[in-house]
Amino acid sequence: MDKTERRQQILSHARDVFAKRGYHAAKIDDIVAAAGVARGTFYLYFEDKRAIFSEIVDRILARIGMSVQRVDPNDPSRSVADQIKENIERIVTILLEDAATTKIVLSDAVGVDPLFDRKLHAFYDEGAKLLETSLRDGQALGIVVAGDTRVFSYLTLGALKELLYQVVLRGWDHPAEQIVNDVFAFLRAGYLRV
Amino acid sequence: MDKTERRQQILSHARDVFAKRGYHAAKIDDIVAAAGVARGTFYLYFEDKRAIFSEIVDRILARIGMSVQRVDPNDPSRSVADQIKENIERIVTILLEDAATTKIVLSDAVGVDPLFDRKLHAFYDEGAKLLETSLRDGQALGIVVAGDTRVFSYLTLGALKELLYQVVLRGWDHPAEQIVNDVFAFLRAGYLRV
DNA sequence: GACACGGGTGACACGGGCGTCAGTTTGAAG
DNA sequence: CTTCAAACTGACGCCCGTGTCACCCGTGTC
Repeated sequence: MDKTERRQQILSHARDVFAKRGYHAAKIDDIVAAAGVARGTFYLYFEDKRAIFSEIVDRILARIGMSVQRVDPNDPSRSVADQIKENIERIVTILLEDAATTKIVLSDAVGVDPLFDRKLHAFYDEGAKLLETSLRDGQALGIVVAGDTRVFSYLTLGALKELLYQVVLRGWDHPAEQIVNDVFAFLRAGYLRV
Repeated sequence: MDKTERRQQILSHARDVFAKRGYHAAKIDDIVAAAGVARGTFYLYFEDKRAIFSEIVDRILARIGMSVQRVDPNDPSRSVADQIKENIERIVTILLEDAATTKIVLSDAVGVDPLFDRKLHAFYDEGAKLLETSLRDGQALGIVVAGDTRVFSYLTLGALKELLYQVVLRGWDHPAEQIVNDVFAFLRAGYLRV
């Protein structure tokens, strides 16, 4: 087995252990046992527990970051609505296809330590900012109602996160396509008619 | 200082320490130092770290649980809209008036240990179920659009949680009243007009 | 002044998890 | 078959935080 392979093997078992036990309860011994290597081998490939955890989180954040496309209102081939839907869809797809990592990001990664929190917040803020800008563009075009775009952005991300949390961590059986449609419909019109 | 007072004193300093450092990074030594008592004294009042943490969380969950009122569509004095708004308002008020505890519930309490997670989830589910039932009643009355009430319920709670998270943990300066209005407006009509 | 007792103290022993490193295995090259 | 480096191993020592317990102190009682 070459170095890259071994590294990957440890990484993926570590991901499973973190997902199962949570960051703090996951011991190095659990990870090496799962991966079927000795304690010392782990330290040949990773600095420490934090480092491997960080790598797992960084990877998925990078994938998500890559996948989000800026909405272009002048694109003749795809409507704004479709572009928004596609963005939601891409995020949902990535997260649902690797449930273990999603569980880690959505629940274990928060509160691990202050430095880590800042990293997560920075990523989150980046996403929120991007969404916010899109929303402001949308307001100029009259497809987003007047109001605080920052609030809109948080409301959207919060709602989406919650659905994903329920699906991935609570075992709620709700298909990806449905999630996308539900969120989109909610953004369009809410549900209250009072 | 009598026993109740001392207990309360340790409790409130513990709350501050947990809020500042997070559950795992908070050491008993930090708590007793903050409270100005000796290590042994702590154990005269609390079983262990888990117990005091649990008490802090239980208290605020109980307060929130008490504050939520079932929506009565036949109440002549208050409209359904007002009743919903009042519920959101009560929750927001409780959480914002004790920011330290809110931070604990919103970020530290998850992933402490499996038993604790189950407790939090149970509370959350209770709230979600209550909201869901109200929404179904609302559908019968024609004030909630047709659709999956469970989804509506999660979307709502997720959106609300996210705003509170931003205010309490990220220091976002957004008044309570504004939060209530924003969430309510969102539930009513979303923001997208595509 | 002696005694009792409830509350408070903090040094200490213990355990659990981490990271290391001296030693072993593997397999490629000569 | 021998040699050597790279990969791997796991027992060990160390540290840190926990919970305990033998002791102390202040107050009320006789």
